[in-house]
Amino acid sequence: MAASNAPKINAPKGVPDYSPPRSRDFLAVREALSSAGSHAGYDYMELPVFESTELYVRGVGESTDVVSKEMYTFSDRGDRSITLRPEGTAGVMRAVIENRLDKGPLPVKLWYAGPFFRAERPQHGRYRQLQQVGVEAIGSDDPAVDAEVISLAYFAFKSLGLKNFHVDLTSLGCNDCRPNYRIVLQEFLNGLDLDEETQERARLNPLRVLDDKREQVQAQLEQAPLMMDHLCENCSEHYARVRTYLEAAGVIWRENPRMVRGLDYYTRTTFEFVHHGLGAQSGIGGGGRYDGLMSELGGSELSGIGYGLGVDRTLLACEAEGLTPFHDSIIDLYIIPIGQQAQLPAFSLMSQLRASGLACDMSFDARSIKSAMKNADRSGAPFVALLGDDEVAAGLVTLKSMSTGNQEQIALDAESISIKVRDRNTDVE
RNA sequence: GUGGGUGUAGCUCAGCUGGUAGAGCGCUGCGUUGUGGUCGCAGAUGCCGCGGGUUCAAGUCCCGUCACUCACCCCA
Repeated sequence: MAASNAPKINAPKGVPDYSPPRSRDFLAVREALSSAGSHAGYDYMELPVFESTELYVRGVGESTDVVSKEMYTFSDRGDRSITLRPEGTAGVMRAVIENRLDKGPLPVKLWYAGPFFRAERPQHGRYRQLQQVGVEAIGSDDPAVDAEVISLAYFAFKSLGLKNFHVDLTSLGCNDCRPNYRIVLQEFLNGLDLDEETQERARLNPLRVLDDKREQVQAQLEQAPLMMDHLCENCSEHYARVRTYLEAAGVIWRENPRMVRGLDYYTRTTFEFVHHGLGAQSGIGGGGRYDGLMSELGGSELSGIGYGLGVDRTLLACEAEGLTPFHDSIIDLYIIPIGQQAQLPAFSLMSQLRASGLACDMSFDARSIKSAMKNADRSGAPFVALLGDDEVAAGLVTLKSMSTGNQEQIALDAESISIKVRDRNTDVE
């Protein structure tokens, strides 16, 4: 395996490749997460991966870290400022407004999936291109919708077999009660001994100081006022009903009044799914209500709630719990031609079988039967079809079960092979 | 952006106080003249991340650099 002397090109910093066989697990995880929404009346939304920079500045908030220092922003040929999407909700809102979905039946329930981009320093579970699956339910204040969204994510994770995670839940209040609380909190924070950077954060987004992981900071926050205790009556009532519905759905959550989300648009119900086996980047999904976002972006005065689930991190979580691999073989039948005469009939058989919907592969390069069998074994195919000159002459194939080792000769006919192979439980004799 | 760690075969790694490279797994082939998984045998593959310095001699020491990685920040 002599390497050429041409210089190698590496992937840009912080972008993951998923190569086989792990790529199969990635696919399985993404499928499990997306089916949550698609099986619950959420319709698919296909969205661009880049948008006007303005969308995120206005929608997500200029003071957020995501917008202020983590966006991939560039000018296109027409000198427009374009940004690779760092999150999904703002883009969905833009599309809903642009496609007038907000004028149709409510709530609008959508799901989406794909890559997102943040120019952060990479580490375990934190990538510059990350894959996310999300849902958004727009145009309803019903606390049952909050509970629906949370339980969709909850049971999607459960469906993968995940156990070592929990749901943090809180309410961030609304435009009526949060401003007051914010002032109370800022007054409290001003009295603390904080470094300059943290003081700045206290000024811009005081809620986020509550989430500081450093001990010298946390120690000072024990007596900090909490949003929970300052919710207005509407928010308090709403939050109580969300919890009642969650209980009805069988979701187990943990109240975390200090939980904070990094995006400015969140109001009222917010939640985060935290896995315990991932190290520092432990959030595998999160979301919440965003009651002012739509109008902020020039649309109707509609409230909404949604989540984003991290496919990359969920895969890591599954691996941490020893749940992978999820996949079976990607093929049902492996065909081995023996000798020159059999090459063409084998290829022809494979083409017919594929056309009939059977997943199959064959041995190429006229390998020895021994090495072809080895490859067949590694492919994981439950059956192997051996096609030698004798068989071709007699119009037969030898069909072998790889699990039992038994084999029999059957007619060299796509239909009968297909029937035999599709029922993986039948053995050959 | 700030700190720590690591860079030796495809992968995981060993190489002590400096003397021009090793293991396991994997891979290829053979043991079967038409048959895999087990077992046995044989074999291939390394600019020891890159550049410079010290030295008779550097994978091993020093400096720089790049990459990866973990953590802070932030978040999926």
